[in-house]
Amino acid sequence: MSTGKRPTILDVAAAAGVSKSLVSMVLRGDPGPSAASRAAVAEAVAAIGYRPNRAAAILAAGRTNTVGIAVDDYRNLWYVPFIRGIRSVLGPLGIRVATADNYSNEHLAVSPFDELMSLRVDGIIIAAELPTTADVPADVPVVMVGSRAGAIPGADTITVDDERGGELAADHLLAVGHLRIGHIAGSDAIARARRLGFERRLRSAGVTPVIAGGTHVQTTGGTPDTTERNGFELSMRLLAEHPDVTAVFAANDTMAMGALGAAKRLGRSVPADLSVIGFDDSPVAATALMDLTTIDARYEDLGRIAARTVVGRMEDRVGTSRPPTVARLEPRLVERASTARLRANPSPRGRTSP
Amino acid sequence: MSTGKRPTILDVAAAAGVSKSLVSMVLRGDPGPSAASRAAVAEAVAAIGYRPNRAAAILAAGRTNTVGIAVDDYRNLWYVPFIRGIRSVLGPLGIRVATADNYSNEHLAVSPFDELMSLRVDGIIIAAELPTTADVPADVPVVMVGSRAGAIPGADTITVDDERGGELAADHLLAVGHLRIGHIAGSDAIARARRLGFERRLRSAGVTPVIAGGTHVQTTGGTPDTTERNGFELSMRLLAEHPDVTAVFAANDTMAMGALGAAKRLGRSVPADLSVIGFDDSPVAATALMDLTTIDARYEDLGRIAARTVVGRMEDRVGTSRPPTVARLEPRLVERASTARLRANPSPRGRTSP
DNA sequence: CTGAAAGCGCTTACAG
DNA sequence: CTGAAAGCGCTTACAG
Repeated sequence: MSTGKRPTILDVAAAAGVSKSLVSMVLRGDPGPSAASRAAVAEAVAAIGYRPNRAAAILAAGRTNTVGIAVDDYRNLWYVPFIRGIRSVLGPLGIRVATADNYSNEHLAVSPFDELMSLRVDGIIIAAELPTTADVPADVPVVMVGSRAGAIPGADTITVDDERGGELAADHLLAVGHLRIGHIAGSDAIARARRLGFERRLRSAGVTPVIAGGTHVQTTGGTPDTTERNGFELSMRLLAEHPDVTAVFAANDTMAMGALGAAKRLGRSVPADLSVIGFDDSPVAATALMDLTTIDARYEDLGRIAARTVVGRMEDRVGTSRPPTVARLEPRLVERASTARLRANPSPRGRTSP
Repeated sequence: MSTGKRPTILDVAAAAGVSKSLVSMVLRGDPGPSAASRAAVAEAVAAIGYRPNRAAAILAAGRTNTVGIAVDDYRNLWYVPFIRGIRSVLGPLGIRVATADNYSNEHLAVSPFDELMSLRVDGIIIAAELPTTADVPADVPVVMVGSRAGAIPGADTITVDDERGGELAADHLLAVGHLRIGHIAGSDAIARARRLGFERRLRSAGVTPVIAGGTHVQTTGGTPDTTERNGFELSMRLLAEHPDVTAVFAANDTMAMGALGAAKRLGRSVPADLSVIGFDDSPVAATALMDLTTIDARYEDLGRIAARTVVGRMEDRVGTSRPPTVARLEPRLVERASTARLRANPSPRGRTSP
């Protein structure tokens, strides 16, 4: 398969009739070389099919021009807008993005940080639950994202106020007249914060919510319980045990999808027989099928700010360490069709059959 | 931020009181070194916080032990089982996976292949529409996945029989009695193959389907039209213009989600007033909310076979080139609740209001 | 197992 | 702009 040796920068230089140094400058986008030189190099690159060897460039330069993102599980839909936000900042700067998740390297028993540090990224954005704060690298700028528990000493933090989001959800359901309210809970730190704000607000309005889930013992690397499947099962149980519940708040949109499935399964139409509110405003929430009222967790903004912050740190000269910054974004209510004003006389068993 | 120089293999050797060569052997998992040596090295690594420099290792070894996957757009849900299949094979072999998509490097104007080749991957699995077959690297084993148009000379190909899948969808709808049938089409090669099999089978049963969509001029890098949004809009139009249609086949599960949303919006309950069948058996299809009858496109198997094939090629000695292999998997019908037997006298306007 | 050595393909000053 | 040179941190034989 291999056709001998691959062309190197030396071959390009020979083909273009210029020096190796010039080729390197042109390839790195250095403003020095003349237009004629650029053209000659570009032509030679195309002619001999040269592809730069990133490994060599990284080794020689001592940096990668790459920001690493440590995520829990790629499949979480909120990573889509989050990473879009990051890229919108890093892209124009010519900085690459490398992601590492817990999931992808299970077999290698390697943490996302080991992975990222072996890649020699120049900065890290952590958007994951930390099993332990111990192995977070100290010799690279680290930005923490999300209302996670353990603050990393010296790290900048960008969070969304998840408790506040829980309050917004409670306020909305109260505002449209609901009094029998359920919550489909999750066990991770974010889900707990959302629940906390939600319960607090309801209680101060004299309403005691019915809670399902969120009782997982929090073990390192444990299976996440904020899934569609779990949202479905918890909702089925909650609605069976408490058929008088008229509104449900799910810890995230994924669980809300499960709640909508449960409503459908039970013949309760949404929002007529049951209001459902989620959290995240993930891409699925806006679909016609879900049309989900939810709390916008500002993921794209979160990504943008995290990227700007980590770039700022990367540009810092060694020694000029500023104190850690903390930013906290306000979540927002996004009203769609899955919540509605409580009807005067609800028919808990739902649909009146023809 | 940086605490001087990072430890290298030399520091590990010094700390462990062994030679640099021994450290390298231990780190690479060479079976040579004694258990005592291994322990000493492991201890030294932990003590000084050593992290291997992948760039240096790659440069020196001349290979990466990595397989690259070129994908269209990460957000396609079928990549989840597909990559899971690939990892199930590559993981135990200690081979890494690197993905590159069209989307992530738009700003750098770099193709997934350039990206992957600059990373010096040892093999490539292509699971994307090819803008052009021209820039596919020739000096690395390439495996094509999916019923894409242009075969790459010399490349192994693993496909799912998409036309056959279209036939299965048609057979199912005919078997449960539908005669007025719509299709929500896409424009890419896969979607066209599915439509082809579907239409052929219906026509040979004397049924002429109503088609919506699939008319995009196929431009390189054009926006994909197999989206939820497009599935919704095409379905709204189709069902408005042809209210007598009782069953709809969507080119994939994502478009089917849009079709389900349209049915909901129009007050047609599924499957009582409208049957919907998708294609892919992506993770969403199994949710209670969608409960979608679909065609299993065997993505996990596809990933497994593609991985085995590319590994086989990577192990080939230069010169012993075997002829290209072609594998074709059979899709399977997965029956869920979104399709049902046509009722004797359907009420096209759906729900009887209370 | 050790130790000395070459080399992977770049980047980075540096003198001209 | 050129050209010669050092060096990034590993891997890979190779003689002992």
